[in-house]
Amino acid sequence: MSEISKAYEPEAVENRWYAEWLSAGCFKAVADPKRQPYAIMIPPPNVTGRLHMGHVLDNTLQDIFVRRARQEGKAVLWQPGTDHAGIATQTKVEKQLLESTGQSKHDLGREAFLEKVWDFKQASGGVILQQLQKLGASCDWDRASFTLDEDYSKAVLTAFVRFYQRGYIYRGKRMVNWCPATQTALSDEEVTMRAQNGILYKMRYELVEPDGERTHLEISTTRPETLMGDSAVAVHPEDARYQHLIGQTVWRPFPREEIPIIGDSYVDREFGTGCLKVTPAHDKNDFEIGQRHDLKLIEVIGADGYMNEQAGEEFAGVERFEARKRAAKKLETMGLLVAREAYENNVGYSERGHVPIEPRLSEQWFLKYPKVAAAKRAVESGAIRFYPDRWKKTYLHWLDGIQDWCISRQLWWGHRIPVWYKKGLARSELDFDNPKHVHVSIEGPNDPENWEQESDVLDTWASSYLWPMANLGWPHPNPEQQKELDFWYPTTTLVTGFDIIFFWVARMIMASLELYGEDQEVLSDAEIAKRLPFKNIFIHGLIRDEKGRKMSKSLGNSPDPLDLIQKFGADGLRFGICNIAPSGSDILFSEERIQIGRNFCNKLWNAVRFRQMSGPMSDNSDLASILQRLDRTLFDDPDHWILQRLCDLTQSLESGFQDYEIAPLTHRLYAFFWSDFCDWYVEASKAKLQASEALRDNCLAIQDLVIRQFLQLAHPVMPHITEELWQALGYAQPQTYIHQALLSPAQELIQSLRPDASAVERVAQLQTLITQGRALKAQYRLASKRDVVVYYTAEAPDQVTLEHNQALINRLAGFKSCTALDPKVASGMPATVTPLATLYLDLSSSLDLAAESARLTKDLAKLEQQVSIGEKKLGNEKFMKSAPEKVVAGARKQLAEARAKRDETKRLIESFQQNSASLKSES
RNA sequence: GGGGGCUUAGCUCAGUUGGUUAGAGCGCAUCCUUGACAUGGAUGAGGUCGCAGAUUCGAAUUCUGUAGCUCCCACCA
Repeated sequence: MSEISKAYEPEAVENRWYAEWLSAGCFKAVADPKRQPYAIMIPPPNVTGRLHMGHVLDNTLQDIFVRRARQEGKAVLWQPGTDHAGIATQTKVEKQLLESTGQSKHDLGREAFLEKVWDFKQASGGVILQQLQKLGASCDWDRASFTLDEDYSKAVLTAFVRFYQRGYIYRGKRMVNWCPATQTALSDEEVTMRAQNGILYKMRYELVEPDGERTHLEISTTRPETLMGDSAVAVHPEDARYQHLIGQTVWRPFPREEIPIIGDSYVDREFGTGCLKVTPAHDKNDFEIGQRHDLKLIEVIGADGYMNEQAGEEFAGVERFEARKRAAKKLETMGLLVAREAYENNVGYSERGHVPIEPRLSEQWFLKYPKVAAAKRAVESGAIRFYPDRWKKTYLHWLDGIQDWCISRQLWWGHRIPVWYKKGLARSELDFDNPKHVHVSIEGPNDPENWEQESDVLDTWASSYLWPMANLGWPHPNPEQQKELDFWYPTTTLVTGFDIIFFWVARMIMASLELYGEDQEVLSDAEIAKRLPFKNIFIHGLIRDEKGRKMSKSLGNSPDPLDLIQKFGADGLRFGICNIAPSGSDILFSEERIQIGRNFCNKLWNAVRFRQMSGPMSDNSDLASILQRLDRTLFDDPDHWILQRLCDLTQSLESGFQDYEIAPLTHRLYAFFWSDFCDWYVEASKAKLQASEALRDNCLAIQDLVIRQFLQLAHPVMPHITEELWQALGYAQPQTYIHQALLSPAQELIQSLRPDASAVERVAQLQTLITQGRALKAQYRLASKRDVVVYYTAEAPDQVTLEHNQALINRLAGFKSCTALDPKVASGMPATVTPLATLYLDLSSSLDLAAESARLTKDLAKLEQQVSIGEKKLGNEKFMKSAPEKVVAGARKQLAEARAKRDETKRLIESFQQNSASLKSES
């Protein structure tokens, strides 16, 4: 703050301090057993990704938590890192390769292609971590880890092998979600259902043996292109209409073949005609029916989404949606198509490939989830807590119905599954229980030349589910890592969006419970508590645009956070995004809504600038020296009041952090600093600053104290500007930074400041009086005049208060003078009734008495209503009996005030009417 | 079909265990460039808290019913 600029310019300040923090090693995590541990593992962003608004929110929140923890003297670890993001990264590189050289990955071969991916990772990887630094994230960057790092990979393979050995992982031929675009299997979680406007085709399958009048069965389908794979028609076994046909056959139109009519209770009699075509190779439910009835599996769609030879010559090589049209057309020409009806149904889409998935039978690796019961128990018992609490239901509900997880991906970029097959044996001949056939280990077989490794890699989530423990050295920690594991594990808090509770959060919990520690079937609560990956889960909402739409590149509604940092400063952006983040629901983003952050920084900057201009700086080097500069005997009412407010703020932030109630955080900081401190206290100070030196110094000491505490409280949200001002005002000890100064707890602060409650009460009354005084002026277009003459009438004790605060009132309300006046003389002046006094505005010029009287009459009606409500309440015996004393006292006070105001207003109206009458008679 | 969540000022949202006259920011209107800040100051307009019942001395807050919106899970061709 060497040059005093009028507006805060964040860029230089932020870059300078961030660089200095880094070089001073401020974010280094040190496991210090004398301190309380605090650890957060960053949800690893995609290594080749770019920062988006979701990251900004997620990481700002984490940074707030860890910075606050440092101020509380805890030993903090914020572990950064990135995720290899299998499908996303691989497809990106494939696309680039195709565009630049026209080659596919198969042209290059596995090894050469992977080299390309590593090159890409090297080139673009880590950019996102640099972007996080721009945001001010205080991670221990030296620890940055990557899910494909050597050690991390070892952990991933160890997990696989242990799960395999314990019987949780198996290989099986199953119906899986197949993405024809990326040509890999996906887990159920990677498939999103989307409503589609499709067509329901009604068609007929001719009976081979006509049944009296009946010559055919009518069947509805949305997918006529699969009919070539039909191997039966199913009806409900108890359906009287068709029961007797079970066992007979119908003609599949093409390729023309007799297929059986079977009875299966899966069929819904109510739906359509109650007949279902069964395509076991291309539908999950049909597959199960096929299993039950030993039906033929006829695959007609290939892995690439194109029809194969089985579909018949006419269709082979045709893309699946084109084939749909052609199949319908063909049915039509054959006279078998009864109708096309518009139909809305849900279709599963590949999250990554953005195309409809194809249910497809294939050999895959599956994980039977371990420790499901313990994972539920952990959350039910409160060993792990969700904030907000309601997400625990979502979590528990998901665990109730989970099915085995398909963990293999037909990709190259990822952890290759550590399974080797003996060469020379056909896959179908393999006996997985025979170690001579199948080898499973981390290191691989001793005679690799005789083995062939599984070509699939693991789902990315089947590596990131070890994130907290693997980053700290699991499974084979060295002594240093062991110390850290003992200290920081389980980690304190996980901060993430609700969209990955299933993908990541739940899987981390289950994996940790199974793997962290010895193999154990059933876990005690104590054992659960030791194994958990984290104790608290803070769930925040997703960022959407101002219309509530998801942010996406194609919509162009996803702003670049770096542009926003440029515009508003990192601190401004952080403050702004927190300020609009409600607790746990979606966040509607717009630039307009985060301007508040930049404005607030500017306000803070200028308030401090004003402090520097107001008088000499004194010893600010620690709280004790500022306290020494205070002279309680010189305290006036606003002094007590602002100190009380400061204690209140400190207290409310304490409980906010305690309960993870961080949504109100920015509101509290903002209201305190802007309204209480700047609008009232600093304005009130201005008179004192020009009074005696003693008064001035005392006032400056209070300002220094308030600003100091405020900077500390605001620091987690706005780290850079608070550091800048902290140093500028001399709060820092040499070579130290703001986060190293311990935060004074509210209790301590209250004890050393002892704000006077009656003074606090008086200030509240004065504020009302001043506000009403200003309003009175505004009514007569005198708002900005500062030389208005005002009189007051008040009860004796209130009069004392008014006299004491004369200068304050005049300055804040813009009065030239405000003096006591005989009520009789005052009559005829416009007035306003406040709890402390009635104010009269001296208008030397003419005045619209009728208008004034009308205004007061409106007030009177309101007051009458208040009085009657109060009287009714206090006259109610039951209320007097059952309401707490505090509430009754409050009601009494309120009624008394309302009565007084009412009577005063009545009196004023009468005097106006008299005056107006006398004026009329004069004229 | 199952389970969440939401409905309060023009907009986005607060409103802690029921208890003084329901708040904030933005927007809007009027006034003000006074020696921290126009990224500012002052004042004001604007709400029967989705609807209907119930409990209570007292309900935005609790309960029941109901309407609308929204998200997640499952999914019938």
